[in-house]
Amino acid sequence: MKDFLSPGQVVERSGFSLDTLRYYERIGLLDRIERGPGGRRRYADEDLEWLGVLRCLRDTGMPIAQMRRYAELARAGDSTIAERMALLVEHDEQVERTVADLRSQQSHLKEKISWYRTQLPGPQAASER
Amino acid sequence: MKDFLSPGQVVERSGFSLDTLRYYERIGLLDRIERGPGGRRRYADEDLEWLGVLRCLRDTGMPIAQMRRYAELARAGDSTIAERMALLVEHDEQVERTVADLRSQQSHLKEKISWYRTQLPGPQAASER
DNA sequence: CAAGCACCTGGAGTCCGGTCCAGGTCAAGG
DNA sequence: CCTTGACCTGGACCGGACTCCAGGTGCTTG
Repeated sequence: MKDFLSPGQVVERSGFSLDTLRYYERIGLLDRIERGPGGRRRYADEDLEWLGVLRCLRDTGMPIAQMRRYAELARAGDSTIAERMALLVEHDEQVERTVADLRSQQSHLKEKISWYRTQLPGPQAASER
Repeated sequence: MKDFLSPGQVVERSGFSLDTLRYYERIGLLDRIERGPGGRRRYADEDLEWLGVLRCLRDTGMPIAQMRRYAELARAGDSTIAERMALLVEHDEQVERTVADLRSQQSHLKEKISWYRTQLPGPQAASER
């Protein structure tokens, strides 16, 4: 007893828009989704799972080209496990760098903020901007 | 004895491209830069400092529209200090959310990676992708 | 003096990641 | 029977942030 999901349900559960779902399918991020009678898409549970993976990759800033590569590897079967892992590991490192960078710039930001804070209480003018 | 910087020097020290510098000036992120004889730009030290601020904001993901708002406030003088600070504080919170989000998705990523790791040593096939 | 180089301008083009639209189909409900 | 709502397609369009280009100017260096 397979239970399929309608496009609308997938929108709800995946958080991707209908257009984005179709777009991802077109560009090969999703396998061609099965169709019911009438040509409407019926998503399987695995599709939804895969969408979860895509969300994770997307939200950590992986460019679509790389996601496509990953999808391709995934389609290619178990022989590509090592490569897929390598890809994710590299991406994880990328995320790490991104976060470090953000943190480092954020510290400047905070400095700036505390400088502003010193300028506030007394309405005395200062020169820096 | 003012020392000015040539566009090339600013490229080096700011890390922004020549085109980007001109672009930022056009759209009002930089004050109109002073010109030397022959019409070439001469950047002052304060310009470079300001570019540092822009870099910080840009690298923490602030959209250009918001940077422009900040630049405008900065141009408007000391009366806008409170507002500028508020803007930065809000942005800082935004950065915080971004980092939290990245971290949270990154944890899924790491799970995925360790799952792959279990699949590697023995070349036994499995089903998930 | 000629060539090279750094720089100038206005405007067009690029890339990314979607989003929107017009026009059509189908199933179910009033 | 007719409408409504969810869905379909191919293709055009968008916003953001640059980046590139053609054609021109002007110091400076061999």
